[in-house]
Amino acid sequence: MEHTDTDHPDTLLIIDGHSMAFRAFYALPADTFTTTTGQHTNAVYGFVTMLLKLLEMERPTRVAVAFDVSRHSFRTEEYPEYKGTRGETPPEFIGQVELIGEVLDAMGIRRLTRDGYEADDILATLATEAAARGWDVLVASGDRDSFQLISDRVTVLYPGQGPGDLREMTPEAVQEKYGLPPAQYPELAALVGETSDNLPGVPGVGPKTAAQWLAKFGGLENLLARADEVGGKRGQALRDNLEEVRRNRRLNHLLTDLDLGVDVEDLRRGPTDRRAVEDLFDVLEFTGLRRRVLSAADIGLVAEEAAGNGSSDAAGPQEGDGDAEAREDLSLTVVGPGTDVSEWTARVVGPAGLWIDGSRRPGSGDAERLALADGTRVLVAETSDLEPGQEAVVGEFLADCPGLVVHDGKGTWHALRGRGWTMHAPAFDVELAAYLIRPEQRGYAMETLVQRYLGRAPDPAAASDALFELGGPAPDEPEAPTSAQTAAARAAWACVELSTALAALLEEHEESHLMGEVELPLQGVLARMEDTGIAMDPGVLDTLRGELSSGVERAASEAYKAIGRQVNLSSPKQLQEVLFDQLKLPYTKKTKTGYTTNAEALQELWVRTQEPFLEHLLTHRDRIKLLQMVESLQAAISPDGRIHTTFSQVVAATGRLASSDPNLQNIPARTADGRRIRHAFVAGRGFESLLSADYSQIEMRIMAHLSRDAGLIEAFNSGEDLHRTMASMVFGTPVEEVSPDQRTRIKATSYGLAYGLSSYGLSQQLGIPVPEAAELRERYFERFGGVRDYLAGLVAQARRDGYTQTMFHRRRYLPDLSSENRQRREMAERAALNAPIQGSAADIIKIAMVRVDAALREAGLSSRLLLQIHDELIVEVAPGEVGDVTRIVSEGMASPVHMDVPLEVAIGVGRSWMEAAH
DNA sequence: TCAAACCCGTC
DNA sequence: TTGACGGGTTTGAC
Repeated sequence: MEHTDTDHPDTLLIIDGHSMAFRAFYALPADTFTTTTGQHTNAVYGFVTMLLKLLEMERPTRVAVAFDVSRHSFRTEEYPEYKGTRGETPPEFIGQVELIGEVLDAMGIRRLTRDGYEADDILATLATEAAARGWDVLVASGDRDSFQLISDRVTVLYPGQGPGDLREMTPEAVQEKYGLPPAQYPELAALVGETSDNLPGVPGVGPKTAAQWLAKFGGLENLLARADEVGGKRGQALRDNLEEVRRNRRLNHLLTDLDLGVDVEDLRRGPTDRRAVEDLFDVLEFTGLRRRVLSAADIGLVAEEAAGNGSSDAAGPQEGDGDAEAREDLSLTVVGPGTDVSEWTARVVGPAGLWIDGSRRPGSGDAERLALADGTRVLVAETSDLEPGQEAVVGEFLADCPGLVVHDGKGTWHALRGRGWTMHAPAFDVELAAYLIRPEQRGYAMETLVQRYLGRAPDPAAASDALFELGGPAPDEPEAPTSAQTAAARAAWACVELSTALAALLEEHEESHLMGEVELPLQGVLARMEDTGIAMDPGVLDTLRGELSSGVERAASEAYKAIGRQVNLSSPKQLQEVLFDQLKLPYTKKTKTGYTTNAEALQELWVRTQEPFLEHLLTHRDRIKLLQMVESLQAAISPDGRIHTTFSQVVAATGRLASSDPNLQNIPARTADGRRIRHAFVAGRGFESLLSADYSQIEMRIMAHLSRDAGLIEAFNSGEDLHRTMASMVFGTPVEEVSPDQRTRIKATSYGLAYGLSSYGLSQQLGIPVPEAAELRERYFERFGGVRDYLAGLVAQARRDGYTQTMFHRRRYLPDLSSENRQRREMAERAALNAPIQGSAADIIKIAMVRVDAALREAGLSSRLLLQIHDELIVEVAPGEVGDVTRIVSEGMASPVHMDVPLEVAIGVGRSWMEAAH
């Protein structure tokens, strides 16, 4: 009965057990995965989740997991230091590999080991054998040595950043990433070295150089033979390390001919021992996984046992589970002339994925192509081809559908708005969800999310994508979809699939509230803020530009006169020549490429030397920076006379917003000259004034509340100037006798603390010797011990959990807390201090924005939110509404939860932002 | 053309 | 050797 179907070749899944378990261990916090008996289970959980995902997605016909027997192998025989840098096994990891073994046994999955060899060699042997039979092979391994196995038949699944994130390494992927074919990867690795295996490479040679050499000389052998032809420092380094490179190459070669005493044919899964699974998962205290393990019991089983009857050898995706049946119903409709769109929309039940192609810019969006997907069907339309009736139906659907699932809902909103459509508030946004789950990640492009959370390759040719089961348009459709239409359809479809996966993760993280009550509602608020924009007074900008540009010219010519030649004053490199070679000024602090020419250093140099050039240079810097800003603001004014910035809701790891194109969150405020730019931001036509409302010392208030430090709380509640009061408490002088200098020191210490400032940093900041700064810190902590304990606790907790949390459960993962690299580790520690404080402030003002926006609209006012600058809101006030707006803003910005220190909001009103500020 | 380095504006 | 951003210019490699 059992044979290989030519359309669905056998697939072998082989997993490097130890390395994948170890990856899972570091990807998930050990502390949240602990049984009542104290056994840690994070590696088991991560491993089993990954295994299930692979079984469900790939449906392999053969499965095996290979384990190392011990640290000793033929490689340590040759080179005792091999993998010698690996430290002691973390105590939390102990016992978890055994547990994984038991799970595998219960699931009927073969475990393989071979004394004297590594799991990698077992993988290599099996992969080679299976590929020779024409099977597809998936190798899950966290060891890059496995890349040498990659071929058209063999794909390596290599762990990426997050838990459960596996990257499909194909020959193309290796070529793209390293610039050479997989078979040559070990040659590159031999040159570069592998820290985790304790195999040093050639110093100064990274992947780029290595790939270049290999391409130039045609492989490692030739390179080593002709090493004397390689010039430069790196050439010498290569010649000095020829033996090491040869040794690396010997050690990273995987054996493909081990005698494992088992045939790949025999790697069918055995039956799942349900009883054993139940017992084991009781011990592990896993609940959700149990069901998935049991329902995956038939994947990869011997055909005869699979469905309880003998007729299933045509197997493959059609095999009788719910998913496959649903897929047969899938349909793709490309809207053409006369297509009855309402027939399609009327049948939508449940969530509807929505994807738009076209510009997503505020104020100039355009939805060129639109795709809608429900659980079983996808509809695609070129919007410019829609007939009026069709357009009306789509518009009505978008405006009324309560179950929209989107990616970047704000951009989608702008795109639809460009065509005059309105969009119902989305029920879910997969980009926002992915951000909340891992806010420190870089990008959340659709393809990235599909790969990360659905485990599918972004490549349209990937056969595992359900959409390709669609097989094109339904028979009665005249047009086949274009590739752009297919891509849009896939994206809309993926929105729905992703929303289920991500909603579960949010729930697990206790971030569902943040999503549903904060980020999603805020998205709509931000869309309207961007769409509205802020009015500019072009006259003010013109005047400023004139003044500034003559200021720039004057400063430049004075500067040139002082040194007798013209240089590019914006070039740090040329400035260094002038300062240190020509003028022979004392050196400033070192940078990577020389000596710094930043304003602080120049200022200090000027005080010491009175060199006139420095003064002109500083003036020039200052003027040109402002000029630049004025010009970029002028260029950003839309035809409506307003600037429409973009607020990004998914870039800042702490939860803050970011503003760009142009950035309106860094308009000068500190110097009088710079502040003049704020005169140009005004109330627009039909409005009376701008209102600015900002939180006073919100971060210190959060610190007081969270640390429960009695002294700090008392300082706040005294109602006096905070820093003065704190200074009097630290220095033991009456409040009225606190000197300005004492106040400055305490203020700097306070704010420095939330950033992880060292004594050195504090000394620099205040211009005092380090011991004095250290003493200041000491005295501060003596008086505010609760703050010290709280901050220390933050880092300890972050190290334990792997992440920090804000007052509203916003997480930030900090993998670098366990970095071997001191600099990285210390940076992560400082971030751990800062994230809960900065992030809680971000939570609070986001909630305030949602409340203020809702209250303004409910009150039927025309006044509207325009900008957010981290702790400040700008509202455009309609005539006669100042009183109401002031009240609404004050109430909306009041703390959403009780705090031991109340939040204080300062409000100002004026014709321009400058006048509204206080 | 692109990335890295430097510099600097905000909170 | 203080957190979080966006963005300008120069420079050098490609």
